[in-house]
Amino acid sequence: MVENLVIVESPAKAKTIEKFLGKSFTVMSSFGHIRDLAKKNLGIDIKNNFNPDYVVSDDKKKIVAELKKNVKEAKMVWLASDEDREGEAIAWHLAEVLQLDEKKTKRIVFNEITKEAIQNAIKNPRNIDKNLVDAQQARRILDRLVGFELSPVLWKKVKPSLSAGRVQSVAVRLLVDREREIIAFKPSSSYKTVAVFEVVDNKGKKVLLEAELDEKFNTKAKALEFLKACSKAQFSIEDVVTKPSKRSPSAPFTTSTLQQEASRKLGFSVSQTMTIAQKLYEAGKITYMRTDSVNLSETALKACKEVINKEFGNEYHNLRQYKTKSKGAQEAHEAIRPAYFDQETVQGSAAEKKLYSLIYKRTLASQMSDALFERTTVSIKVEGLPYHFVATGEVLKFDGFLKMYIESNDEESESDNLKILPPLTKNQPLNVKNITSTERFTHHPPRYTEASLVRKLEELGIGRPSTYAPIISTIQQREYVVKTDRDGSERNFDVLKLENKNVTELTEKETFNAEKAKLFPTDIGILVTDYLVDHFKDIMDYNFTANVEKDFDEIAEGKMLWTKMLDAFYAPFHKKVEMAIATRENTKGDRLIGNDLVSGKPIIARIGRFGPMVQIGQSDDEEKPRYAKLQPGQYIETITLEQALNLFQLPKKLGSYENYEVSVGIGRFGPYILHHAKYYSLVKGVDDPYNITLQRAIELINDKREKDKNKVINSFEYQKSEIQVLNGRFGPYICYNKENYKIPKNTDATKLTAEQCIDIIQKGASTTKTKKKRK
DNA sequence: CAGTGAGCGAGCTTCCGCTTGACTT
Repeated sequence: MVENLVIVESPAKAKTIEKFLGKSFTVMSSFGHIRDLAKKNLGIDIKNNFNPDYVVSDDKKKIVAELKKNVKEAKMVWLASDEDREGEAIAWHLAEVLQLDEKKTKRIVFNEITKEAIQNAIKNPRNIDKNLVDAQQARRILDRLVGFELSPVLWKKVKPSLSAGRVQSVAVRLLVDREREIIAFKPSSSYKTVAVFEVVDNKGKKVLLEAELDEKFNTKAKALEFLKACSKAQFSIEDVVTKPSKRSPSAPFTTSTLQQEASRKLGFSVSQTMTIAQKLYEAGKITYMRTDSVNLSETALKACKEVINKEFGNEYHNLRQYKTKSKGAQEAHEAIRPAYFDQETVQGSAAEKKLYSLIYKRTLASQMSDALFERTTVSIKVEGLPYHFVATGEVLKFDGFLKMYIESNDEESESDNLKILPPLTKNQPLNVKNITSTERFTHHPPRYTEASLVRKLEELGIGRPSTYAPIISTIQQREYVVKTDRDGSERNFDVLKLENKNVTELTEKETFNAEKAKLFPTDIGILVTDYLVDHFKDIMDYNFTANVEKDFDEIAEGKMLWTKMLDAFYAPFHKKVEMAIATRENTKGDRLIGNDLVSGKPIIARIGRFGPMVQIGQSDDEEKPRYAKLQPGQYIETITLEQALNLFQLPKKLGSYENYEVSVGIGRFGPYILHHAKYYSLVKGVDDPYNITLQRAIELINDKREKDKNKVINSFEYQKSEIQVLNGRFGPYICYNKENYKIPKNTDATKLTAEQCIDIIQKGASTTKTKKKRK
């Protein structure tokens, strides 16, 4: 017999809460939402006041049945879903589906999982807030309308199976807009000048003092002129200013800040972070990991204080209450923090340990004192010239929270590390050792990483903690975006150096624009974004979500009817959808680049069946058009005539070897040499497919043959075909009729007989087959 | 795996947010 049935969203939460409540309480979990709009035919009756057709999802049928059974027996049902829009809706759906009797149902909320908070909640029940539920319904229905009306437009106009939505389309737009800024960016250079002086410190030892000029010269001539003037100049200290400065700790983690910090400090992807955090949560090590709140419970604040006082002393503790800065935060939970502060480390995988430690340190640091510095700025006069050199040094006076945690930055700072300056006095003359003027280039705005895109989305109030990771993977799955590295290019820069009254000039090399694990929009991503911005400007607006959120808030406050809001949105929106479908236009991104020098035919870049490509001539010409695929890094939008013509140079013949033709081309897996029906990969970063010689190609062929010799362990003839025992990446395997088979463990592959191989082939499932099935 | 890019047409694709497993490799 169940006396009191409490229903929460998460099973891990249910387990914890059950401990806090007496035996008369049974706690179950709904596993999030239990029903959703029907998937067929929109799931909304638009003409009938947007009447939603809700269906219990297949994977929730079992849990709903179990809940029903327990509800029947219970004297009182407590709906304890989260205290936000979605949580309120979950409570309402539960009440509807379980047909709860109003007299036997209470709605309770708590945003921290402590005994006190829960008992308090039980003492203060309320009813379901229907206005808040309506706000959720409006949100849900609007998202369905946008997603299920826009996506089919793309299927018709661009390509099947594409998708669009309030959140994902704007996320892609952020990347596309940034990419355009990068394309338009023209780097400029200026000369940064640094002087090294020799100073005697208080022990009589010679030390070096580095100072930067307060002026950057935009031409080499000006920098040279300055250095020459310096060769005759006197230097002296003009001023020494010492000021105290401080740094404060950051707020405890939310989902988004945890994702950013784990990405920067531990190199985790956004989804990796969430999977690891989920494990820690389920093991009871940390509080809930999908939250937008920076709030810590009273119990947590007290525990932090105790640990800090004990470990470091009172002077290191500083009680801080943080306030959220993000738009649309709903704060149904606490910040992400350790469940117990006496555990500095946890058992588990290396990744779990690292992430836990990050959370532990960040939480404690957030309750610690400011770090105090003394910042000294020294200004150095150049006699007779209107410029100054400036040196800054910092001395740490009190480490405070830095004892625990140092937050990282996206931008690597060049000269921000702590420097201690030697003692210096005003008017003190200085000996210059050397002065260097180095050419520095401006950088394009940075491309987004997964984590920095999440930060931007949060800033715009787009998406929720539970959806950041899925958004990132959706836009990659749809191939609007790829996460990849890119090799930089090389460039020269000038270094001018004055030493011993002599100016020398040097040219040095640097790589620039190299990228690591960055998000790049694809041609499809660019095309779809342009199309949507053209036809659905308001939905693609960065403020669209923020604007509809205002309406949802009004609905939640009972000031607006949800059906009215949807009406006002849908009528003009649907008109645009119909117009978009009705207009005939070119949406394959066709771009005329120029004309072929030989045939005079037009060269067009466009999206083809297999992705972005260029073609010479039209398909209705007498002669078939020639096609070539774009290379990584090339865009329909920016490819030049020269680059396009270059693509048509391949495949080309290099000559012959052993009486067979040798040719070079670029395939799906990069540049290759083709010889006697066999392919040989070019070496990345060494060989250039456009300029490779026959001699080098032959070298590659022979290299590969040498390698392959070691690949074959044994081979047998079987049913007019060959069974091969091969050495692969993951150890030995059997290959027969182009299919691969696993060799059982603890088998010596070199001693396998033909009979044993046949046996394995007949019994064992081919690994190549399963792969194909998955696709 | 190292090519492909025509055209027709049936049947399918798709959203955002709230939760975990149940599946592979």
